Amino acid sequence: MENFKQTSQRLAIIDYLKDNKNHPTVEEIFKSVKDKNPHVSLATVYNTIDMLKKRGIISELTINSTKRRYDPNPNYHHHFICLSCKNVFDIEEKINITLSEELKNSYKIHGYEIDLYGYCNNCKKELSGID
Amino acid sequence: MENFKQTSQRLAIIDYLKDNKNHPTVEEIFKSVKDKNPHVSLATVYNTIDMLKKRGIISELTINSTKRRYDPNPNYHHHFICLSCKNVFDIEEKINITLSEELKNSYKIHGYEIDLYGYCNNCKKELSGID
DNA sequence: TTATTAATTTAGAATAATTCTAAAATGGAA
DNA sequence: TTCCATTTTAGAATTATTCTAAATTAATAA
Repeated sequence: MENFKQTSQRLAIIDYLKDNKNHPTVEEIFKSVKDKNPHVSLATVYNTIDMLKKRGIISELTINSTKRRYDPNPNYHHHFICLSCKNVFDIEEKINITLSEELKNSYKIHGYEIDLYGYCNNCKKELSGID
Repeated sequence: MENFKQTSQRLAIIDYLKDNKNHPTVEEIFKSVKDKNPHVSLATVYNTIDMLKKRGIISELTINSTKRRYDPNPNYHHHFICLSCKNVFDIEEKINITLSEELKNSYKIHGYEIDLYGYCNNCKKELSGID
């Protein structure tokens, strides 16, 4: 894939995403970028996200089903989702899985992604009130 | 939670979902159910899905980001997603994971869900043409 | 069986996220 | 600088989902 034009809009979006651990939605990206550069349109945010996704610079999370969230963390990683506060945390540690021979024969497995569910440290203490 | 009224619409939807391994979308459910019972509305499909979800009878997949897919498989299981045909297969086998002490200390982990990615048996042979 | 009623269904409107469109603007090569 | 392919833009279009309020109906009790 060729190089891309360095427009101020794209640089602002990339800057916002850099090292961002919040798995922002498109709306969040748009809002934040617009604050600094009011001349940015929502369509451009969508376009840029698309471009970054195609280049593998960010990836789309499949955790929330109503809004897409994006993850600029380039390291292979998993996620922990807190059942209480719904926050999503990156898990960069390698997690080994044990696959049976049968499974390995049935599918050509290239990779895996693990979503851990539970309660984060912040929410642990409030555990009693959870329904 | 109380019992629910057994309406013909609900029974048709439940019947369609029973043993369904296709992880259907709302649209697919609606279409199929409408064929047999033209007096069913989309809103009812949404309502019923919601009810079944709340009761834990079906679960919502977080694999596709544009349409929600539903899974009536009551057994705890993982998924295999074929990168070529995009089909989603249920993996009922238990997959063990190894979590570090540090991770176990940072989070109270209740469960996990694994998405395996790769190529299914059908698509394996066509592997060369994949981009 | 019949009457009652709370729950459910319905069509269509409303909302929300995303994609499309076509005209205007612009980065970067020549 | 000029040029032009790429990008941006505002707003319209599309799509999935939720809401609304009136009509229907399953299940209960008389």
